Amino acid sequence: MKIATFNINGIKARIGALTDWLDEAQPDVVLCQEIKSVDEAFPREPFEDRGYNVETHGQKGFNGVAILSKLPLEDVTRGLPGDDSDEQARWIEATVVGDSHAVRLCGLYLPNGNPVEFDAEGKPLRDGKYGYKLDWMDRLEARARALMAAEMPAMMAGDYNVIPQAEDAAKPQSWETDALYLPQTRAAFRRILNLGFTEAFRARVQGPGHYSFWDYQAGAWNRNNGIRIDHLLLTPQAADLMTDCVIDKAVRGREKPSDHVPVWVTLAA
DNA sequence: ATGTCGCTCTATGAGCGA
Repeated sequence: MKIATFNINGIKARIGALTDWLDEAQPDVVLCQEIKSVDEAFPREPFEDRGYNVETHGQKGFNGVAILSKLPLEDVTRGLPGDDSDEQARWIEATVVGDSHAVRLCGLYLPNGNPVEFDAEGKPLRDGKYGYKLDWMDRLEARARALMAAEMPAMMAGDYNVIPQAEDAAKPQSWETDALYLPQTRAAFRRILNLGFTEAFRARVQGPGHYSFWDYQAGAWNRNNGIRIDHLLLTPQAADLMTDCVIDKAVRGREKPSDHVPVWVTLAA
């Protein structure tokens, strides 16, 4: 079973690039972020024509997540638990059943968190957009604990907006005061990993120079000034099934690309 | 040093978010 995460940065602008990639890579499931569309306006036909079931959790203009799946999507839920007042569409879950295992899939678009406000001592304030990011990560940790307690194959995959380590950025020093790389951000990410999740890519590939996002600005792609912020976190029961994990870097060099590329795993499920 | 893109609004570009 081939499962991908892909921040597509606007579904209407990415239909061609996304269908081209689907036809070539043939994933069974794609967890999409930043669809930037309400559910009613999501263009389902190009994907249904290719045999994908489509479940969306959208909002107008910003954010929004979706799941495309050649397997039936069961028990679909929308929204990250823990704050009924949160109106941002950043979380969707569903279960797929393979030949040998059922897998719970969580697609997420973690808040960016910039700009960060700092106090007089240079400490980031748990306020504004950065506060929302850290609060959201606390809720993510709670959901992660519940998934771990279920002792089932499950994954939480998406655009985490977290650079885990210096080796995950071409120029780590330029991110030192950024919400994607602040110590508090990385610590919150580690707290989740330390519950027992396997970060799929790092279980397969070590060392620097592996990125999943290159900014549209300042020639970031041509200079390979990238960061690795799209991650797949697997429960032990899912990690036991993993046979591969790849960043589809070449997608960034094509016509009308997203600023992110797909990252996928294969599971013997 | 700077460099972009996608979206909404009611527009013919500005503002926002990333």
